Amino acid sequence: MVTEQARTGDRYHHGNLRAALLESALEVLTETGVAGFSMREAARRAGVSQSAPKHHFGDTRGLLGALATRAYRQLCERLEGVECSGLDARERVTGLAVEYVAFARDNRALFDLMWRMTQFDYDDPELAEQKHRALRALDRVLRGTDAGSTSDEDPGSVQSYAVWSLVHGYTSLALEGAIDEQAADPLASDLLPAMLRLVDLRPVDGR
Amino acid sequence: MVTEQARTGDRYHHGNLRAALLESALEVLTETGVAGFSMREAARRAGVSQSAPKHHFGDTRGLLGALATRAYRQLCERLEGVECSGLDARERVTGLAVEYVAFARDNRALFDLMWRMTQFDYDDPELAEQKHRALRALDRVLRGTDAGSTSDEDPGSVQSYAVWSLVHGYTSLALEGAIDEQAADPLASDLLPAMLRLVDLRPVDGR
DNA sequence: ACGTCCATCTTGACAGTGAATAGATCGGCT
DNA sequence: AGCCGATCTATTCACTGTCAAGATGGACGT
Repeated sequence: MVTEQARTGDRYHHGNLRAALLESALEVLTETGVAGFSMREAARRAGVSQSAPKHHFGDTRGLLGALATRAYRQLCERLEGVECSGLDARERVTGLAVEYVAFARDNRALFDLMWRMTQFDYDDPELAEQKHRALRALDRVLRGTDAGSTSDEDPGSVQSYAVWSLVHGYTSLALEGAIDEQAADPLASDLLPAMLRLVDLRPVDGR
Repeated sequence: MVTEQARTGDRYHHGNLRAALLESALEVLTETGVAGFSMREAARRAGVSQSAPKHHFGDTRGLLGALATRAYRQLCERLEGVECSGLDARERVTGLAVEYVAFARDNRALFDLMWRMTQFDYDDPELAEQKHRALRALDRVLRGTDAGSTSDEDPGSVQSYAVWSLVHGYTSLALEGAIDEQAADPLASDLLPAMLRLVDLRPVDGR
């Protein structure tokens, strides 16, 4: 019954430091962005010493990597929750795109971090697995299969990669201010659905 | 005739420090990536003191911003040099995509930096202008106009944004290792042309 | 020719960071 | 009861970005 006092008492052993650090680190990341992130600040907010994170995450890369991995999981869950029944392919893909963009806007710093882990020489197999999972979710929406069944057959069609690239590229460009600078919130415009209308979604011969 | 001795003599006044710093900074950036960049190291390699860059670039953001702006210019020049005469729209766009991807692969650290300047709160008008210039180059290739004439009429059609998003997204995903991990060099595969074949390039009514 | 001005560069200092080492604390297990 | 190992702290080091103050020397007017 040690796990009971998970509230941040001032005991020597925190009891739930790993989770608390992930929480405070996310807070710091959100406020300062990836560039200004500080592990010491995260530890400070969690109420522990500067080197406490070492035992749980190794170094800064480990801490950020854990945050990124969790973010991938959240994104995948949202993508897997996209409604498919009774919708045609274009509606399904548009729904997926909306979800993708919403995640990026609501978790901007996290979204930035997610696509920058290789730059930190962070290649966790768990993280790679989540990337695969995202691709499978995309495949499912394209095929229109109901949620749950994610058959691994032929993961990554040309259509999947095309849709992913288009949506991801648009999101990145919009967040970087390269698109439609007169619009207040490019992520909320109807440009993305219009672009998706240009893509041939039928499962063609190409692979 | 002061500008003559641009070689790195050990004079007090370097004579060409700005250019030399850009050079050494690019070197450091290429070796260590954005995360490990150090302005002191750049100054060290240029053979000047740690605070010499201050007068020319202000702070680190200024130095990186100057590098990013120069990179945008280089990318734009390559995009503007894409051959158009005697090719159909799909061939033209494929040529542009190849150029885009080649630039990203040959200047990986710079490419990373380019899309991370807003995160540094760096919003230089010159940089914004170069983004516009890239979009105009894209428009030109889509319309098939010969190089040189970049009429500003209707900049940024849905097709332009779609192609840009697709190519940029694919490049980013590939560099991050999210695509086709069994291929040695995803950027050299024929997946990108296959994806572009799915996009309707005809100037439609949509806007 | 000469003195002054000012852009340019150096020196020195300060606060903050990531990381490593050694040691303190304490829960759980035999 | 007592030890062991997981967990956390204290201290230190090298490094970074940034600032203030001063040194240097080329340019330019007189």
